[in-house]
Amino acid sequence: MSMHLAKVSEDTIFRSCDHDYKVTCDTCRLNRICIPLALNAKDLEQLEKIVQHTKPMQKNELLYRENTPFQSIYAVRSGAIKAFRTTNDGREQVTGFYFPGEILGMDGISEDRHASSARALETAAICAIPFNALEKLSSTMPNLQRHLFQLMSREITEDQLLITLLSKNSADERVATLLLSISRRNARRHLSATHFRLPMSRVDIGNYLGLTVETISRVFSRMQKAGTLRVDNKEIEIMDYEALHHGANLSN
Amino acid sequence: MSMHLAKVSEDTIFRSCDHDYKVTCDTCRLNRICIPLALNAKDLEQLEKIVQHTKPMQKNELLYRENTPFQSIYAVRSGAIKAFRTTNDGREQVTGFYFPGEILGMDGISEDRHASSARALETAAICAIPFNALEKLSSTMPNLQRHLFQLMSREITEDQLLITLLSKNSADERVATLLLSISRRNARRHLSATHFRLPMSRVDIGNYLGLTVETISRVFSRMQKAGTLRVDNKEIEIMDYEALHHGANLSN
DNA sequence: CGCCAGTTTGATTTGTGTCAATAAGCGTGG
DNA sequence: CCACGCTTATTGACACAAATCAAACTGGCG
Repeated sequence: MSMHLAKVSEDTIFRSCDHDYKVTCDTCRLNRICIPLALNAKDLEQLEKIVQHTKPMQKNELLYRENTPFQSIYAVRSGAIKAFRTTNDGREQVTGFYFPGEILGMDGISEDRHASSARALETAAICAIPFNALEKLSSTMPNLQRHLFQLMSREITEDQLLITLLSKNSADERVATLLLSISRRNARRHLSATHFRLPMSRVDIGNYLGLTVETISRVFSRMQKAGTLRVDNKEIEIMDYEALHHGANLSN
Repeated sequence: MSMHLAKVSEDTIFRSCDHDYKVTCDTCRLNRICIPLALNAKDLEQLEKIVQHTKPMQKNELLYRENTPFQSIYAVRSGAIKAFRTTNDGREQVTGFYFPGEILGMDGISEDRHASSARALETAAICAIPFNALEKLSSTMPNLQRHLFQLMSREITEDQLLITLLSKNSADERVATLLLSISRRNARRHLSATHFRLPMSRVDIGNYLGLTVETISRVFSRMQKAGTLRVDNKEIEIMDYEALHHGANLSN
């Protein structure tokens, strides 16, 4: 397990273990980066009434499937999820990776059925939040409503970043950008920004970045030779953060 | 002007001229594909109170600029708009084209400043909808709230389609897909699905599709030679819809 | 221990980019 | 209305990054 904590923030207390599904939003160690961050204690109580803590998912298990009825959005509590859609010729397009504290499934709202599928990349604990109930709740909680709009808006801007990445950047730049993104998201959860384990395969990385497995592998090798990374299968150590950042060639 | 109407739907009456900015949502000929579609007469009155009908935009005029404070989302009433973000090395990434009845600017919600810029591709009439007011309104109108969530969700799924297109499809497939998209959106507005004028330049098309101008030009030439299209500068006639659809190689 | 999926590395091909030159539109002003 | 100049579009020749094809290696799991 690669969940060694790098730094413990002064105002965050880690109370619950990763896959415990009896945890409440109130006590969840992610409540400062997940939906609860927008709510006061009273509202949080209301939210907790509708959030469902399902049992842990096994690796490769499907959370939801494209074109099935949309009921809930999902918050990752532990583990990692990949979202993907299937093209008409049967290939898969990975549209995103989701880590603890992040929300997925919002693409299902517009047509009332999921526009993508989601699969656990490793053992994972997930909170399901029934959308109808959430919607009703948000009518009475301006903060929650605003937060939901913001979450969806953020999903849009992140998709736009990926579009730009796919459209304008070289293989090396794309890989560097993904690694930086994972590094940042780890840091936000007080995990190491420089040493982590990739939960996804090379195939998934390539698929996400619009590249082949072979190219991903070669980029990793090149970066290792250049001294930017140390790569040991899925274990990544960023040796030269500056170089990686420069190699990403991206604002933000 | 290329706004010849192909077919007039039985339940849609075209009351107002394109660039008239005194039109109300109530009488706007787009009210069946824009925000009003979700509202009853009473709610519509409320909406109209907050919608601002600004004066027509000239070609190349900016509607909003990246990183400026976010105030409103915008509905296109006539003309066409391109949205784009600027990469850190100064290049432009076109993230979308917006036609009458379509909403843009929702990427600004998450950070309270615009994540992209928007520029008129031709003379255009725009409605500005102040977001704070819209938000407040939507707390009291479940239909409106739902509709806004759906609009944002649709933006997400459309970005995912573009991601897939950029990641998996050839130059020919990308161009075919864009033409089909424009064709469908024209049809929705009761304009010709087979004969239309592209409001954007080849540069913009290439930029949007992650290709160079030269490639766009070559693809058009190829498709013309194959008898799929007739291309006369920005004027496009789809001669073989089946072939184009097949060439797009995309579900949906 | 042995198998199979995942990963790495090498040789070759190919689609699209780049560079360059010409042609066609389009707005401006005489 | 035409002439001019500038922007946009087309077409060709060549270069190159990443895909493809192929083969060997690794590691995790039954």
